[in-house]
Amino acid sequence: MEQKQKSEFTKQLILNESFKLFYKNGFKTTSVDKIMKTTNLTKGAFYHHYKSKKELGLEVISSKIQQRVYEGMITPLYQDGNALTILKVTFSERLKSFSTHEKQHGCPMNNFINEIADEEEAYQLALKRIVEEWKAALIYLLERGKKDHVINTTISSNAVAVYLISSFEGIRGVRKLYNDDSVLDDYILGLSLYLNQLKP
Amino acid sequence: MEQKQKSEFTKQLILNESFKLFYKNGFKTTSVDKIMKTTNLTKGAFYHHYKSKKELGLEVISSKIQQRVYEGMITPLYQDGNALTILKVTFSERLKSFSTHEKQHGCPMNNFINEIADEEEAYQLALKRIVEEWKAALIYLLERGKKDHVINTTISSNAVAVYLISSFEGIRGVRKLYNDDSVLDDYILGLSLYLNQLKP
DNA sequence: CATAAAACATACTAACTAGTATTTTTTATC
DNA sequence: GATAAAAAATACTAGTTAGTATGTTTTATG
Repeated sequence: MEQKQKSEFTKQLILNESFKLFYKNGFKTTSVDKIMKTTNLTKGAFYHHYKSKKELGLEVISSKIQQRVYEGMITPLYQDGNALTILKVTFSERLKSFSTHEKQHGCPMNNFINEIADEEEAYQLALKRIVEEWKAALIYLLERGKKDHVINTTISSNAVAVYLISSFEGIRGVRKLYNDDSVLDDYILGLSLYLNQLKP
Repeated sequence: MEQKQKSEFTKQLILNESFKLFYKNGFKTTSVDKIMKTTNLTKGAFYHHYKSKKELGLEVISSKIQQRVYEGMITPLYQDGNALTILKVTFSERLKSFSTHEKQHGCPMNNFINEIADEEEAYQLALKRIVEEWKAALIYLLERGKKDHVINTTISSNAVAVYLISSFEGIRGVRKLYNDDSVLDDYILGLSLYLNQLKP
């Protein structure tokens, strides 16, 4: 294989496998050895491509995790249509679409936030960047909804955005405690009640 | 000191110090050695009182963490008065009362949930027990509010309880990403908007 | 095809991990 | 004060950790 391609392939391989392991077993308790075992490569390869485990962690956040949140929760907010409907559908459909694995292990971003955001400023900033973009997308949609007269103009888009993000990340954690989806159904009901309040 | 008292004192000392360390640095990355260093005791003492680190973890959850949630979020719900006011005050005052340390490190229960609930069923159950009691208290208060004609009888108490818990646990995580309280103020605004929806 | 550099492998370090086995110290009871 | 039991200390194991130093193999370029 060509050198540049080979290098890129290996970096991506490490990134993908480490994301999976971080998600399943946590960041701090997933060792570089374990990661490299799943890639069928060795430690030498790892430290050739990444200068430290911390650097890998930051790259997992800024690429893999950001991608996930974008695709699942941000991009859908920029589509055309009734703002309120988009909100309802995006949040509830996302929850319903999760696999058993994803229900069991919660939100990768939320896991990172709760495990290491308070340990290193670099992690904090990388994660904050994603949340801020999510928040911005929500505020954009809410403001558009106000212009389109489907959302009450007196409500604070900022406050609603923060509340929506909080509840979504929260339920991903709470779901870990249960072995069935009833708690997700309860959440969706509670959410739709909230969204109805936003009407003019 | 009397033997029984001494034993109890040591157990509590280990419990208290380990709770602090788990809260600050996480469960999995806090070693028994580190805990015993802060107690000025040795490993021999630890394994005399606890059969494993897992047993300690479970006891931290079922005593220290449960206590915290009870005092801060459950007991206040059983007081007399307007149900809606009690909800508003309990949730927002609790958030405002947190120290810098508590804002930085989030909710101890939520940290445990996101770090280890998906690893061992025993942890899952211990944590679920607390959440269920919190949920039950919320449902009790909401139902009382309905009887007192301050809460809309058509809403699902169950759904509202789940949504409130989710958003509260969520914001404790999100706050970790910020270095100021504006995101908490946003949350409180978003929450009050939600609670207003509950009126008849 | 020689040379250099990039990609990866091997072998190591020093510190840390949960847990155990054994001994010493403290307290209770006769 | 002798004896037993509980409380705690000491010393250890076997495994794991992030990271390094130094090799070998693969690819690119003259």
